[in-house]
Formats: sequence, C-alpha cells, structure tokens
Amino acid sequence: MDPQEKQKRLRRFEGLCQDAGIPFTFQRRAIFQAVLDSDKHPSANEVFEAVSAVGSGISRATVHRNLELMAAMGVITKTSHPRGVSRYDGRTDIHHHLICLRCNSVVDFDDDQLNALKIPDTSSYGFEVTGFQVQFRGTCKNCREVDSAAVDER
Amino acid sequence: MDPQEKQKRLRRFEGLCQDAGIPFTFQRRAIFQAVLDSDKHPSANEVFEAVSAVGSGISRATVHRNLELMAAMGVITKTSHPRGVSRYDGRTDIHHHLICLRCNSVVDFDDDQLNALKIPDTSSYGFEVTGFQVQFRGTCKNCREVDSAAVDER
DNA sequence: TTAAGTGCAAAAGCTTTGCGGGTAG
DNA sequence: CTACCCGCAAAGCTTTTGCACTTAA
Repeated sequence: MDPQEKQKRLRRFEGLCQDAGIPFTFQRRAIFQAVLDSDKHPSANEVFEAVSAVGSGISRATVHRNLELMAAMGVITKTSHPRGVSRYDGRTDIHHHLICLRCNSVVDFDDDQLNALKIPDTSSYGFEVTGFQVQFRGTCKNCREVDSAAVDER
Repeated sequence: MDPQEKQKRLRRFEGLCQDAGIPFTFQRRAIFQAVLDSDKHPSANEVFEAVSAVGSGISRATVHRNLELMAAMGVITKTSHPRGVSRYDGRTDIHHHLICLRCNSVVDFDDDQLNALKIPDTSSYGFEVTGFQVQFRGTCKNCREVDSAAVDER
C-alpha cells in the first residue's frame, strides 16, 4: 500500500479508537499495519506470523481479538473464502476478488463496471442490502503455468 | 427441492459414482439427500445432525469425507461465508446469495440480470475464470423485525 | 472376492475464554 | 487512578487421519 495512504489509514484508526475510548496499544498498531502491508488477504495465523517475525511477542489471542475488533469498526474487512479459514483484507473500499481454486490465493480485482452494478431489488425478501462483493473463481496465473509445465513433461 | 428434480439429481449422482468406480453407499445417499433437502446452506455439522436425526449412525468423519467428495465431483457446491465455517449448497446452477451479517443466514437469490453478468476481462491477471458468485450483505427480514421490536420496547 | 468405505478415536488446527498482571489515557 | 487490554494456558470446535472391520459391486 502507498505509504501516504497507509499513514492516513493509521491516523484514522487511531482517531476512531480515541473517539471510542479504546486504548491505542502498540499491539493494535502492529496488527493493523500487518494487514495493510499484506496484499495477500492473510488469515489470522498469517497475521500472527507477520507480527511475530519482528519480535513483538504478541499472542495469538490478541491477534484474533483485534482482527475481530477492527473488522467490527470497519477499518479492515473480514472476507470469506470457499475453502479454509477466514481472511482479512486491508481494503475497505468496494472491490472484488479472483479466487484460485487450486492454490486458494485471493487477488484483488478492480472493475468500474462491476462497482457500478445496480443492486437488485431484494425487497420481496425483506432483505436490506448494505454491500456486495463478486467472487470470480478459477485458476490463477501461477497455477496455470504449473499445469502447462506438467503437460510438457509428458 | 422439487421431488422430481431431487430424484433426477440422485440418479445423476449415482451414475457419476458408478462411472468413477466409487461404491454408492447408503451413507453417501443419505448425506447427499440431507444437503438437497435443506435450503439453509448447512454446515458439515448441520448435515451430520440431519443424518443423525434419522438414526443412521453415520459418523462425523464420513460426513466430512463425503461432503468434500461431492463438492469435488461437482454435485454440490462448497460455499463461503464471511463468518464461520464452510457451508454446502445443494444447488450447482448459477445463483447468488443474500448473507445476513447479524444472524449469518444465507438465502438464495436468483436474478436474471446478474446471471447474465458479463465476465470481465481478467487476462491481464493471467486468471482463467470458471465461475462467479455475487454476495449481497446486509440484514435479513427476520433480524430487521427483531430490531424494530427492540425499538418499540424502549 | 476385493478395493474402497466406514466407524471410532485420537490428533491436529483454529478460535475463544478466564484470569492475574500490565498499561494507556 | 482505573478501565481496558494483554499474555498465558486451558478449553471448545471443527476437521483430518490411522487403523481394523465392513460392504458395494
């Protein structure tokens, strides 16, 4: 993420914590930064590994507690994956995902036409829509190349 | 699900098993039926409870093994949820989901315009798209009514 | 007959929770 | 000062795995 944007996001998070009377601990800061620094939609465990790598001594429990808190505050997004555990996303603006069903990677996908998608009428369901996300499923670049290599070997 | 459609799906599943040389056990049949019978996108545990309720004596391990198998065969869909465990869906045709962020329920949503969504060009990502799904997030009918009731009590 | 499946139970992985000590505001 | 948070460890859940027995074809 762009350093300037990252600073802005950090300050906003700090401001929201202050407004809510929530202490802005160094653990929260480190966990938030780890999510922003990754573009791989990390799982809780991957965030834990990232903050552990710099010798912070932050516990798994704290990572989980804070990822949930941040998602509830809306400063990060908790996202879903057709396989495996929940993942967290530093982006909170509207965007979509390319999900590789072979290696389970998730890549951000921006598309103006999709973003402009008119939300259909769900009133007959009594459902109030607050957001949407499109998941494209398939095979990523890397996995397709691996497949090609396997074919060549025959 | 419509009984006739259900029979058709069962026969197709049985045929696919035979073609693959996979025994069509009563456990597989029961688990498959349980998914088709539910329109609530059940978790593995809910499927286990459903087949247990009829005294089949099927184990949790078998439920998990078979749900994975069926998803891999493409006779059911493994779907994702922004919160919690994987869920399974008896529908394999294109459709979308209304996801309640309050009670975590998932409701099928059919919309011709969405189904006709043109898949954007992902070639610059090297990504090959095989399918897509739109998740609408918000609050379901039931949860909205609960909220209104809470307001009335004040 | 026999390859594959199943149940059981143990293990593994992820997440949550209770508690005593610590810290931001 | 004090409310909230943190680390630790234990518990809770979900899912996976090894093994001996059973079964569909």
